[in-house]
Amino acid sequence: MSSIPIQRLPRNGSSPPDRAVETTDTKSKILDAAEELFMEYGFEATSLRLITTAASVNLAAVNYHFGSKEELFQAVLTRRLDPMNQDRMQLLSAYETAAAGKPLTCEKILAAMFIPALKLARDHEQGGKNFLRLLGRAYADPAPFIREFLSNQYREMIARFRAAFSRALPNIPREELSWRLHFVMGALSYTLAGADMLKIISQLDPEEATNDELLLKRLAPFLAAGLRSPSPAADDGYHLFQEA
Amino acid sequence: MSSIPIQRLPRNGSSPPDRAVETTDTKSKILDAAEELFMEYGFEATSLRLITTAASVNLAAVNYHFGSKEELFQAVLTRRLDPMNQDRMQLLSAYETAAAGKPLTCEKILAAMFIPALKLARDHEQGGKNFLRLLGRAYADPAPFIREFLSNQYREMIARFRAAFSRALPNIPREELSWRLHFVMGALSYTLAGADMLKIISQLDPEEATNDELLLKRLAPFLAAGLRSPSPAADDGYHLFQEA
DNA sequence: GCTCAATTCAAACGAACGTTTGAATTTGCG
DNA sequence: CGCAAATTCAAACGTTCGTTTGAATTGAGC
Repeated sequence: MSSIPIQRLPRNGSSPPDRAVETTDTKSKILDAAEELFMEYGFEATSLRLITTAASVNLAAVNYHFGSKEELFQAVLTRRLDPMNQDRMQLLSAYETAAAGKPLTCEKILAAMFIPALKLARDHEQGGKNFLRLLGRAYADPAPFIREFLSNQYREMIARFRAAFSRALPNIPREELSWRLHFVMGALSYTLAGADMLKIISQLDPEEATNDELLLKRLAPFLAAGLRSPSPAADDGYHLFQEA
Repeated sequence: MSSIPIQRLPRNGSSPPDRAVETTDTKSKILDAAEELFMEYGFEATSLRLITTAASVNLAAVNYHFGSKEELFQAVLTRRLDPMNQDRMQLLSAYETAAAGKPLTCEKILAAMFIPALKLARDHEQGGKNFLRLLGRAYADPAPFIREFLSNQYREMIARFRAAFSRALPNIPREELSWRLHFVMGALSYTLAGADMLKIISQLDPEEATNDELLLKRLAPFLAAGLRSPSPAADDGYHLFQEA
């Protein structure tokens, strides 16, 4: 709990590029195993002994390289989330430049959100998909350190996309747009996290249910329609819940 | 782990109606405290000692009355979830009867899903809102016993609502409708669970952010628009992610 | 080939966990 | 009242947890 948990500081910076036969360094082995196990069992239910055994490293290696279990979890998220959100913002900027001042369509903005996620899902053969599920679950995790961490990781990206949606949908009031952006993030994270939950909805091919690409292709138009829908009257005109 | 964890069976059935001064029985005190604490910290991170201390009962009372921590969690969910889903199906039936054979609108079907949730949020002064947040988080919990439990609790209700949506949206293929129903459940549960996460989206009045009623009033038209949107071509005609 | 820092390792630490036990206490009832 | 069942209670059970320790091992630079 004191200032610096690691007395003997490990080699700083990122690990060197893989040299030929090296099976990959301890740090990466831990991150890979932790990513999969955190995804499968959640943060609390995943023990360091389970992780280090799966990674074939010594138990103490986690505290040596990462400091604590919490910091390991943040490292697992940061490794992929940070580049993905950078990609999202760069892609959005590229679209805006190409549009030459004209506002983007909702589909275009959603594409800037989804394409980097899809790239992640495809790149690392299974690590990518594992990570998206882990991320979706982290959104709903009550642990304060997780919520605060994600909040900081997303703040900049959300601000950029809110501005883009605001230009795309000038007739939607700011407050209403904030709600809709929240719904978009919710549907996205839940969809990425809840492959298992599809069994409830059922009637879906389990093969297809884990095909993230097809999944997001279906989600995008659904969300675009919701985003574009006319804003309910600012006053109490909308009375869905009053009628018998 | 063996067949029956309780050797000396407690008085069966529901607790008798509160008698005047009785502070409420042990079982209810445990359920109330567990509901709030599970909501706050999640299943794994909430210890039985925390629950029994908050409920002012003995530690062993949980295992005596409920058998195990897992069974306590299920009891917490069942207590409110079961009546809520019954209400949903009854309300849907009432709407369908009133429509006299004509298909319902999406808004009407969504109202049948949301109104019982709103009633729950209003009824028990804070227990209701706590429960909705707990429920939303349970959706994303990786624990197998939770996922299986929820799957069974929802199976019948989901089937009824799928059929209703199928009549309301005859032009949407079955498979596409399954996806959209999944998105609806995702946005709903995430929205109910993630009051904290609104800080990420920010710019929203924190007072309003925890006003479930207003929240669902905004969510319903958003989802209705998505549900009604034209079904993307069955073939590969939809190419959002191919263009530059 | 020696040195010193970086890393790995086996072992142990204290704390907290869910659960069980058996005796004490309360409650319902003849 | 008196007995038996239901419930409460303090205490302990065995296990697992995250973390720490100090010695052993490795590996690069002089």
